Amino acid sequence: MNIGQASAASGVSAKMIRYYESIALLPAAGRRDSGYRDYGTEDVHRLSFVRRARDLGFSIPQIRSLLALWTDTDRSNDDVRAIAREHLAEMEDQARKLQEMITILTALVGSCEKGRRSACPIIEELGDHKPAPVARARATRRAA
Amino acid sequence: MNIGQASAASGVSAKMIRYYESIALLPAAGRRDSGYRDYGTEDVHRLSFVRRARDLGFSIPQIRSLLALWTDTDRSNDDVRAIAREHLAEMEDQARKLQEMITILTALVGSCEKGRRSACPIIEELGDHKPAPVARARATRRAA
DNA sequence: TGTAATCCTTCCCATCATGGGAGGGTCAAG
DNA sequence: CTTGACCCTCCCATGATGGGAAGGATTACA
Repeated sequence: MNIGQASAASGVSAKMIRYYESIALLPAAGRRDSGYRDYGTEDVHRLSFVRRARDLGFSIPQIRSLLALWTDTDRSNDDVRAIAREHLAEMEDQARKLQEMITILTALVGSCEKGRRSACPIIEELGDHKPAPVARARATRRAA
Repeated sequence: MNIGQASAASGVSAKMIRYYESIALLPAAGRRDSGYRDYGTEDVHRLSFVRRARDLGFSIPQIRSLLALWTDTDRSNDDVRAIAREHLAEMEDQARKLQEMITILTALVGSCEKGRRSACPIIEELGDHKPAPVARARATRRAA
């Protein structure tokens, strides 16, 4: 089938299919005499695999590993689990950071007085801190 | 002070300071005769503001709004709260999605048999689904 | 069969925030 | 005055994705 059909069948855009091929995430597709790429059910299978892995947030390098394990019939489940767990750890870390930011911002929003144009910690907090001890000596400036 | 000192004082890299200037997130810095950019404490203040906002995950457009509100003495706290809440909603949405993926992946890892090279749902799941109802009719292919 | 519509190809450009580096000018300390 | 650190402007790269142009292939329909 054509790249467009493979795209529809797998849910991966034609652009991305070509891109994945270009970075060797996927094997170069066969070509017809016309130069058109030609895909079979096996290819669609692989494409779907990639799409689902991306949906789960796996990075391209991780998907590369997963694909190798998938293709390799001698793969060990442990290897697969290891990659998945690695990704899981990353995601959990990301979730922790995100939650932290949510907590801070929620507190800021909560303590920013409604209506009145006065002390809003969102603004104060952002502006008033001096994060790094400045090493400024000669402020020989003429324009501000 | 020089861009390097402003960078050290604010925690924003010199590269980023120039970039922020180029996209007009920051006003163009004054120049000395040499062509060097020149910064004062006010500028460092603004830079720190930007950095902290970035640390909290605000996007550049959002920071642009916050900066305008910060600069504008007639700003209403409500405006600031609105932007913060908008960002908060985005972050919460992101956290939800992330948590969902974590749940799925955790389940998959849990049910992938240890050691034995057999049915590992991480692999099976990824490979066996047909996500999009294929619309292939005329598969006039010659090569598979 | 002719023609138009659709599809495919490659190549270039853009995104967003950030960094790296080259080539060349400036400044401060020795 | 030399030297090393700093700054300047450009250009390139990232990662994953999309847009679009120019041109060839295929298909659909009259």
